[in-house]
This record gives sequence, structure tokens and C-alpha cells, in this order.
Amino acid sequence: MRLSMYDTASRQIQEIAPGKDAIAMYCCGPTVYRDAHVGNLRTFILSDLIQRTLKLQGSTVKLIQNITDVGHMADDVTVEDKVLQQAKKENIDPFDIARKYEAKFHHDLALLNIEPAAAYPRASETINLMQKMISTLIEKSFAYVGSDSNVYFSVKSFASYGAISGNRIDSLQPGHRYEYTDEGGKLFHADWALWKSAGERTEMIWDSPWGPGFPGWHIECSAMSMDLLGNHVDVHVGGIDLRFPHHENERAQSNATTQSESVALWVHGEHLLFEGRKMSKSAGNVILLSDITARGIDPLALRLVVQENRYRSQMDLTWDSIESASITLKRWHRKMELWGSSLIVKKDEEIFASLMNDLDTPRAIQRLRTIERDVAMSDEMKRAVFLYANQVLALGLEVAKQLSLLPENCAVLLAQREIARSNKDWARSDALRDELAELGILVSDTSQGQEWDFL
RNA sequence: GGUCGGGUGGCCGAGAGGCGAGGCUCAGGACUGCAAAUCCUGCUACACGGGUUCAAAUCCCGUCCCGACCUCCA
Repeated sequence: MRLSMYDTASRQIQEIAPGKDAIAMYCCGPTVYRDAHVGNLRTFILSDLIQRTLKLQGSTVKLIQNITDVGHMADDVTVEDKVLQQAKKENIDPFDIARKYEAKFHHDLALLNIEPAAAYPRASETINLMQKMISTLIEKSFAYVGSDSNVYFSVKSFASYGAISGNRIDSLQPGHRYEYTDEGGKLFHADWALWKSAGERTEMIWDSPWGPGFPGWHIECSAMSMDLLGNHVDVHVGGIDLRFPHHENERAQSNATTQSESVALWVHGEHLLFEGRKMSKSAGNVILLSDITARGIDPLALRLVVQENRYRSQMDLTWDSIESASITLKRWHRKMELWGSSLIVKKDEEIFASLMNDLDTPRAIQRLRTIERDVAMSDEMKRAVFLYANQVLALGLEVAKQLSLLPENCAVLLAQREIARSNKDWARSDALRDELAELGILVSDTSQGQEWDFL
């Protein structure tokens, strides 16, 4: 049995790369002009689940994830590059902005136990690849230089445009949501820019056969994936909102270049809502990973809630659901210690089958809860199965809680409290417990003595 | 307006024709010097109106509501 997933283009569940052991994977990465919010991170967790599940089935994976540091427009009205806009706002060099948020992106991934990709190519460093592809597209008459010196992809030259999203060229009405004020050089309203002429812009521009300028947003993914993955992607991952136009355009560019179906399977992760609404600045409900850690919650609790929901469903995140996952995660850590220290991993067929079936992580987690309560199963076996699931769910269950992190002053208080307890000095014991609580340490008494945890 | 996906107990959510998913919260109990944790017990739900069926949360039709996409977006 191998991993099968829902393919947006064919609208069917399909096996990933049948018969292949080495799998080429691509995931659309962040535009590095701000912190990734937990909605963005949900998609990256999805990508990680796929990579880990493919490895679990014995495949090797080459994952490429782009870093968009140039060319992503804030909107089509102001024609302002997102990175440049932020650079102005923070009053620092645009490339410094990009590197700053790129570093924070990697930091977030690490906190969520997301395995690094094989490469994170930057748009600004693959300009030559993009230019090469644009030249090819012009040669093959899929692209043209517009009257405004921008280079455009000609939608009408690409017959199967709309295959992923279901959109039809003739129903894509121009100016449906707002009036276009730029890109006057297009021959057809649905054409999009591959290369934009610099115009007044002086930063983040490059020379090109079509004059100084900068790349359009969609071309980077085509250029990077085709170059780094050998003209074929077995599985392509991204958020649902990228289905159109980004992935539709990417597919057109790649297919037109290679004259073949460049991506075998398109996986789209649904949105994460926060308290009923799509996360957005205007709704004021943007949650960052740092907001979660600021509440003293393990970032992996986020990973757990996300995985308790199917990736193809919109998911409504609330502080309650995060805290609920946090409680479960803490308990599992405790149980794992209780169950021993063996590193033996035992495959569980039910968990394996759930994962292979379109990444049914909720079912896999339900199975873990059943195992946790199973009185017939030995502790060693429970631990081994949890370690098995942990290879994909990546909840950090293999790591023992780091008792050494207890601050020294707290350790002293704990020791004093132990003495007080042995003398049945309850007043002193309770006072010390309160004192520790103020320092962020939760103390509990068990038949084995005191235990502590961070609040 | 067009196109998708949804509405399940106090909350989050699996399930997709017949066996009460699960978690969190809450209430009661056991344990405890007291707490906490843990364990036990309790809380029997599927938006509304029709229909199909021996049987519907699940299928069909209609209505209402929510979310997403429709050239910024994960």
C-alpha cells in the first residue's frame, strides 16, 4: 500500500508516483515580507506530512520549496511589490527584509518539527532560470512582449488552461472585483505578466533581453520546479487559494515549456479559520506561532490540532482547541516516559493504512487514543506504536521532557518543599507551592513524591 | 452573479444508509492533609421542511445559514 491523495485536477484520489521510489515534490513557499501566520503554517505542516508519509512507505523524497523575495505584488491596483512595500515601512533594505522574514520562516518550521526541504531557492537568485524559461515561451509563441514592454503569457495559446481550477477562459471576466489600472499592454485580459518592465522602479530589478525589470510572481515556481526536479513533479502542494490563478498559471508555463504534463498530482490544503473567519489582517484574527508560545503552549500542540482535522476541510481554530491539544500532548509526553525509554518502533497497520488513505491523520490519532487506553497492550508496545506514529505526526514524543531546564532557584524551593512535606508542615508546603506557581512552575504531589511542570 | 465546501451535544470535531467516534469543558464520585494529575460515573447530538428505504446524521429535492474561490492570499 502506498500514499494516495486527492488530486485537484482530476478530482480523484490517486496514488503518488506509482512504481517510483524517488519522488519529486514541490511546495509553494512563503513570500517573505511578514511573519507566517498559523494558517500559512497549516499548509507547510501538510507538506511535511506528505514528505514524512512518503518516507514511511520507503520512498525517498526530493522536496523543493521556493522563497518569494521579489515579484509578488501587494495588489493589482498599486502595483507595489510586497517586499518593497514592507522595506519602506520598516525603513530597511528590501533584501534585508526578505532575509529577516526568511529566517523567521525557518525558525517556525523548526518549532513545528517540519523537516527541511532539499532546497529553498530564492526568486531573486533564480532570475536567470526564469529568463531562460521566458525566452523559451516566447520562442514557442506562448508568450509575447506587450506594448508596455512587459512580457505576457498568452492564455489563448494554451488550450487546457483551467484544468485545475475548472475556470474557463471565456467566463473569466475582466475587472470582476475591481478595475485594472495597470498592465495595459496585454492582448487579452486573462494574460499575465512573466516579466515586468522596471518603469520607475529602481530596487530589485535585473537586466533582461526585454529591458530592465523583474519577474512576475507565477514564473518562479515553474522555473524552479522544472529545473531542480527534472521537468517533472510527482506531487505539488499548496494552499487552496493558490489553485487559481497561481497554480493554473504555473501549470500553463511549465507544460508549455516542457510540452508535457509537468505535475502529476496537485494537492491543496484547505484554509484554517480562526474563530469562524479566514485569518486576515482586516478581520484582525491573525495568529502567529509566537502568539501560541507566548501563552506558554508548546508549538507542537498546534501541529496536533491541525492533524486532528482533515487537510481537505476548512478548520476552525480556537484558543480552546489549541489548549485542548496542549493538554493531550502533555499527557502523552508523561505517558511516554511512564512507558519506558525503549527506542523500538513497532508498525501499526491501522495507522499506516489511515495515513496512506489520503493522509487521514484524524483516524491515526484516534487509533493512538485507543491504544493509550488499551488495558491488554503492554507499555512497551504502546510506546513502540506511539514512536511509529510519531515518525509522521512529529509531535516530539521521542524526546524526554527536559528536566534540566528547571531554573536553579526553583530547584531550591522544590527541595525545601520536600523537606516541609516530610515534616507534614502543610502551611509551608502550600506557601512554597504558591511561590513556585508565581515563578511559572506547577507542582503536584503524587505517591512517588513531587512532580513539576511549566505552567 | 458564477463555482466549490460545509452546518453534528456547552465547545472543537470524526463518521457518510442499520452497531452511541474521540477530545476539551462541565457535574458527581474515588484518591489526596489540601490542590493538581489520574481513574470511575454522568451529559444520547447530527440546520429546517419534504421524499426514498424495512432502516437516513449519512441518499434525493427544496429552504435557511456559514465559509472559500472567481486575476493580493497558505
